Amino acid sequence: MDNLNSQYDPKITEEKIYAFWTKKGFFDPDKIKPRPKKNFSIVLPPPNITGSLHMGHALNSVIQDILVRYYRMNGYHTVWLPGTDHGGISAESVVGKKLHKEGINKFELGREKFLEKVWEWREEYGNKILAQLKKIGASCDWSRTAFTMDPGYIKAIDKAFIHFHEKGWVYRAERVVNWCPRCKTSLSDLELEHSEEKSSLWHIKYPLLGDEKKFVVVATTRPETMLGDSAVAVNPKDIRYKDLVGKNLVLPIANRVIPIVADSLVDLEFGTGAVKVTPAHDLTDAEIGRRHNLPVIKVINENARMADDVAVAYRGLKAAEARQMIVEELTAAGLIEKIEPYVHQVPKCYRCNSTIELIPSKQWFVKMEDLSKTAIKAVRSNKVRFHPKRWEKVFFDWQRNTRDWCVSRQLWWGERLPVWFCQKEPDNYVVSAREPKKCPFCKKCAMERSTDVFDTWFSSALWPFASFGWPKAAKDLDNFFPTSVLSTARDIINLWVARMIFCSLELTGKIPFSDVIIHATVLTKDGRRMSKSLGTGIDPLLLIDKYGADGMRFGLAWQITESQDLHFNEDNMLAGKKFCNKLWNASRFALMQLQGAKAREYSADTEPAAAAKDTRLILKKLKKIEKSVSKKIESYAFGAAAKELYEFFWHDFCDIYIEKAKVAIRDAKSPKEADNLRASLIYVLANSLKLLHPFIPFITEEIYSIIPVKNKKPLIVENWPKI
RNA sequence: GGGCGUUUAGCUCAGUGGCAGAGCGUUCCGUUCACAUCGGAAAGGCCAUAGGUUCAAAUCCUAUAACGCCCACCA
Repeated sequence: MDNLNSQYDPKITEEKIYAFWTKKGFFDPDKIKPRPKKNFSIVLPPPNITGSLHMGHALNSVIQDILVRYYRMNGYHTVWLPGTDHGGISAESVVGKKLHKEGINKFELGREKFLEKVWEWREEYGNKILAQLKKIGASCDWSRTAFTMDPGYIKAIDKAFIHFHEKGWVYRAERVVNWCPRCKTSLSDLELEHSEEKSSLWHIKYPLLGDEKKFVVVATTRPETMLGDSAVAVNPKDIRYKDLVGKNLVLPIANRVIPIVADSLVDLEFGTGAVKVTPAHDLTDAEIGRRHNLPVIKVINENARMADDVAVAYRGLKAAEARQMIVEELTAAGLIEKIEPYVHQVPKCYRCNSTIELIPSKQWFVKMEDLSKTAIKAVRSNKVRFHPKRWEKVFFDWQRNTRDWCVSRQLWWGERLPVWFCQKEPDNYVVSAREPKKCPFCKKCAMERSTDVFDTWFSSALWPFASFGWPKAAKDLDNFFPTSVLSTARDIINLWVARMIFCSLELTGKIPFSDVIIHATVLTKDGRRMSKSLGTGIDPLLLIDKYGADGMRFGLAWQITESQDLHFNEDNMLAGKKFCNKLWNASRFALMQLQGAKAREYSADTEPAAAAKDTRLILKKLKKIEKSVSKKIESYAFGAAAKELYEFFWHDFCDIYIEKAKVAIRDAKSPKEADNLRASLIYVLANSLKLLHPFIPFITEEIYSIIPVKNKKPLIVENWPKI
């Protein structure tokens, strides 16, 4: 009789079922006949090739898979496109470190050879996360897997840049940028992390020119940058300094004469109200410098050491060393008024954690004014909706006063800017996807392509359409773009989501997706961020090993709420596993009730004509949750949907109905009555399996394949209950 | 400095105007059985604090506190 073993083994079943789905091609919408009319598409936020799976990915994959399976069962032409990101700076840094361990220096190796090594890395580890996602049960269409350095994709990158250039939004300028002295590249503001550091606030006396017994005292956290000061600024409203504005000071040590200027950017309350202006190494100072036409004196170089422009004694010193010498020298000269302890936020590179230097550097920028407006408009008009809605605010706040986007990086790994320089007159350039045949400037030289590459986020900003083939006209683009939903983490709302919105609108004229789900961050039980480097990370594969993919999925799914954080607790996975066990055994029981009856198939589409009160009740409840689970999935309330299903199946169905049916079948007065009860059991079970499938796809598929249901298809492509 | 979030049972969390809930843990009872990964029962909560609105507040409003996160050109 018993077609189901008394023990369910997720390891064996999950592997078998995933292979079955793959072999049948159910993930590929083109293989599903007849072709459904409505489309539903999701692009997987492409993990970068140095990453490996963590609980955040697991959570996000579960969310996306629930949606994709739900819409697939609802008859949508459904695709979930997977892929990876080349991960510019992080890949370069990881491969660099690996080579370093092998005793190979990246710069000695040279660009070409280094890139070969990165490609090797990608071959070996680049699809690691994608392979891991299969274990979770992600129903991605692997035949459409994309990569942000695919030959077609890089055409999209060039095309986008050229488009922005033609719009007049691209410019090249020497600006103060965030510079990582270890990665040797510029970084955008969004690529910084801040950490609090204890430091000092040095109050330094700058003598007044002509009357050197008088001083203006400035407060600074970085005395070494005084070598690059080109003014002292005060607030125009500050009566303390009213008479001094326009007069000059003698900059100690450097012995230069610098003016006192008035600028409203200066805060009256902070320090002494007088600020040293170093246009080369501070953004506010750069702004003040522009307004007052002050010279930019670069005193710190790309290696975070003192530059060649400073006095010989300091040249080549680390900033900290120079600071110490300068403070000593000032102290000896009696020019330090006081030193206060001070705590401030120091910017760090988000990849290598080095302290960022602000230095002037020639970079490429995209003007953000119009693009930001476009993005804001799309969200304000509800064409793009955030879930939960409060994340709109994070988006708006940034977009309202964003600075121009520095898109160039001094890395090797990535698409090089489609910019060609004249070798004779290196300030002249042409923007073109192809190498110009003839230099339009000197008419002679072979033009040289820029050695800068694009910011990784410039390429990932094109993901929802470039992954479907843009800029080429492609069938997939027509079918699946704009996509339906994007599910991602909150920390990349501006880094990534916003940029996809404006790039998409500008380049394709369409929104990239209509709904953005910002999911919770997975924290440890005691509220720390899960991270491998902190040793707080938990590998989802370990949990799959313990609880099965279904158990882990259910455990995650029913914790999904709109609240901000998700304190990870393994008990939930245990609950998930137990639920699967319950499902398994209830199904075994249902099959046992068919014993002794004539073998036949039962309908999962038509409600049995129910006489008994208990049956009517369970059917009514089933109808109710079919509606509410659908509604909850469509509104992304996955946790509530999972809980409702749990409650229904375990309590209404198992604890109550099954117990009553057990007796009723045994005591049935006629074969017809018994058959009706059996039909009801199978009907409720089959429809429960459908409702549960998006959450726990493996075990539901396995059970569904065994129970005697009329006209059934594999559950993954079965029809969702009609509501 | 600005913003956001959280605060409910021992633990992890649901619950947005109508008798305080779940999972795990704890205690007691139960293995003539679908499932001990189970069933039945029980204990356990001034819903952070203080005011307010309301017939009625965990839920709405105001303030406060603790914790967490994000943003920021106070050098």
